[in-house]
Amino acid sequence: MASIHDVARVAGVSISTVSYALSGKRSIAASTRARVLDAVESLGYRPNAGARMLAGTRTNIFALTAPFHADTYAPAHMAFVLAVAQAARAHDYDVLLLTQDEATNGLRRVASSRLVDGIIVLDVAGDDDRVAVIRELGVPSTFIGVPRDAAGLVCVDLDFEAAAALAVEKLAAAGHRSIGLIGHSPGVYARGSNFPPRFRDGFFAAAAARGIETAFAMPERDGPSARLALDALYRDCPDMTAVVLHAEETVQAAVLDVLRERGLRVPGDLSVLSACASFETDHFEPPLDTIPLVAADSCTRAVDLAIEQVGGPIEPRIELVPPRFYERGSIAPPRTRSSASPRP
Amino acid sequence: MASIHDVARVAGVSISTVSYALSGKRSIAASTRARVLDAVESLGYRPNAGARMLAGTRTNIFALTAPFHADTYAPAHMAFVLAVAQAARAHDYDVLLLTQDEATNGLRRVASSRLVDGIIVLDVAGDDDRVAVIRELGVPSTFIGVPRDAAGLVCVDLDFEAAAALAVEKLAAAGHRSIGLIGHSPGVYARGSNFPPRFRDGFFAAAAARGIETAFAMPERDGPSARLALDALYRDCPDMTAVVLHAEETVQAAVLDVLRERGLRVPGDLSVLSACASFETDHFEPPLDTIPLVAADSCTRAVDLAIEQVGGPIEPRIELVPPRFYERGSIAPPRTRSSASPRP
DNA sequence: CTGAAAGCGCTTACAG
DNA sequence: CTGAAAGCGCTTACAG
Repeated sequence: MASIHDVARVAGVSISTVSYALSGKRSIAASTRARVLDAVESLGYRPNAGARMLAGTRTNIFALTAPFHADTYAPAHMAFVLAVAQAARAHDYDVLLLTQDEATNGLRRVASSRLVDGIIVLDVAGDDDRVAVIRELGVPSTFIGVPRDAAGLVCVDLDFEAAAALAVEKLAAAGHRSIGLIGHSPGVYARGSNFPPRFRDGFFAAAAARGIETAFAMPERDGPSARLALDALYRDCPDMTAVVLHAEETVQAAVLDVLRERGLRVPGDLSVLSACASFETDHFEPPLDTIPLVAADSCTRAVDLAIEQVGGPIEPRIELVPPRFYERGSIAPPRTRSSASPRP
Repeated sequence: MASIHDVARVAGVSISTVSYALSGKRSIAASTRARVLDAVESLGYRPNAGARMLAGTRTNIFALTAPFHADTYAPAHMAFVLAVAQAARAHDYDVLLLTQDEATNGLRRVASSRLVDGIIVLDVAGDDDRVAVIRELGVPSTFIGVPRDAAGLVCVDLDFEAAAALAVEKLAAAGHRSIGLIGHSPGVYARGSNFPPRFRDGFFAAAAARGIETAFAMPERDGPSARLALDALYRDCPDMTAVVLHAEETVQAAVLDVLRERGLRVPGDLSVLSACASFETDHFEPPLDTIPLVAADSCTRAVDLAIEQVGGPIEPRIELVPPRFYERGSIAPPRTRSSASPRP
């Protein structure tokens, strides 16, 4: 394996010139640089990673702590892991994957051995063990999600309150005055991360501000629960003309199945808006208007902030990514009472 | 951050003694070792990763190349990634995650910069770009899955032929003489990896050897296709008394839904065996007997073989992991004709 | 059982 | 614009 000395010899320069020619950290005569690059090319030279880590100030590796729990939704988890890896590569960083077991010890290990320059924290729980460790280590870190106590931390997340408000706004603009919300399972609100309550509260606040009637249900992940949830919404809001789905893919699909079974057309009989989903909603029948949770948005920003921190400390913050709306045709003005088709 | 010199000073020994006390590579007086460990503890010393990589012979990092395609099934993908990470940690190895974009360039980069000691290859396609790169790099690598041309490679995979034979054997032992197979979508057999054909061929061979009648269907991933597939099996095998599900979770669930709708009980009216699933089958209603694809089995062995290769070249091989059978109560003897309930 | 020292392959002040 | 050299923090022969 060729070393920097080999390149220097072939190019007829010193090793410092080779280093600078490759890093661009000082100006090099064009002809010299060309000779160096030729030598690099012909020798197939790649700087040794260990030597760079030791001599330089950074390792160009981020740790990604992505614990996987029993109730982790794999496709969303995957999307975030991939988005982080991709964003990191755009800054010439590699990603070291840390998993469940060893969650906190792994962080200690890779940070204090200086194997990584920083840490990206995924699947942040309200009360997360990793918060204390990261505070203690004082290593550049970005949380994707917001722990209960975020003092001193750098966090990035979708603005769930704004997403909920946007959902209400879009439906209100179409004329809806009575909107149901199908959320996650009760367990998710009890423990879990804090985004489901943030969305729920944002929804109620935005609806209240417009004098819109609301109902709320928290089905489990199975089809029968989705069916019951819809019944509960219609019971609480007999005039409901729109529903917001802030739930997992299986539940969203199940709700559409139930509507189809009952002969309720979307958006003719009911407008439906999917909110904060990290999956595509245009495979549904019908495709759903959506305010998605875009993994790439949060992850790109999180990596940017980690890179900034590698350069030096930055102000702690909670940075909220603004939501976006995509129209797919599942929202229409509500039927007037007279023309409404009877509900089963 | 404490260095090995600090530890040596505090313990009153030389740095080589510290190094050997920690690595155990030469014998150290018990009292000396104790002083060293005390110093390490009190200073919170962790060897610098870059320095170890540069001075030592290995980096203790494996690259994990896990491309994610449009039709990747996230839960299975996730299970394999986690199983590799866990197996690696058991050998004190970390995992560097390489994703889709940059699949082959990433391998070149991390291998020739000596950032990793070896490569674990996931989601192996029949005709996989990474094969040529890895041959060229000559770096310790294990494939989880078997490419078409595996010459010179170390591969680990479930023994799909044996799994299919075991499925037939279990059903034959219960008295079944006519068995349907619901496989993956036609596209998967056309391109994709080679395990679906391996399972299919193993199934036909085992059935033929026992004079068992067979039928085969390849539904797409949606519910309606699953329904049609079942119809096709009954059309081809009117006396079918058992079905093997070698398909994704959604399809397996859909088949059970269809059976329930039609009033066909499992295993009373039809025995069902799930084969090579990387998800739990005991959440199904009813829970299914299963010959699972256990990610940990293949991944543990794959990592073991990678570790071996770091020590020096080993014989190329395709190592097939034997299947296991778990009973959940979804197989029973077939109804005799007279007592059979009529099919809808 | 232990130590002094070379060397891994870079980066980056220091010097000109 | 370029070079000679120190130094990053380890591991591991070499020596005793």
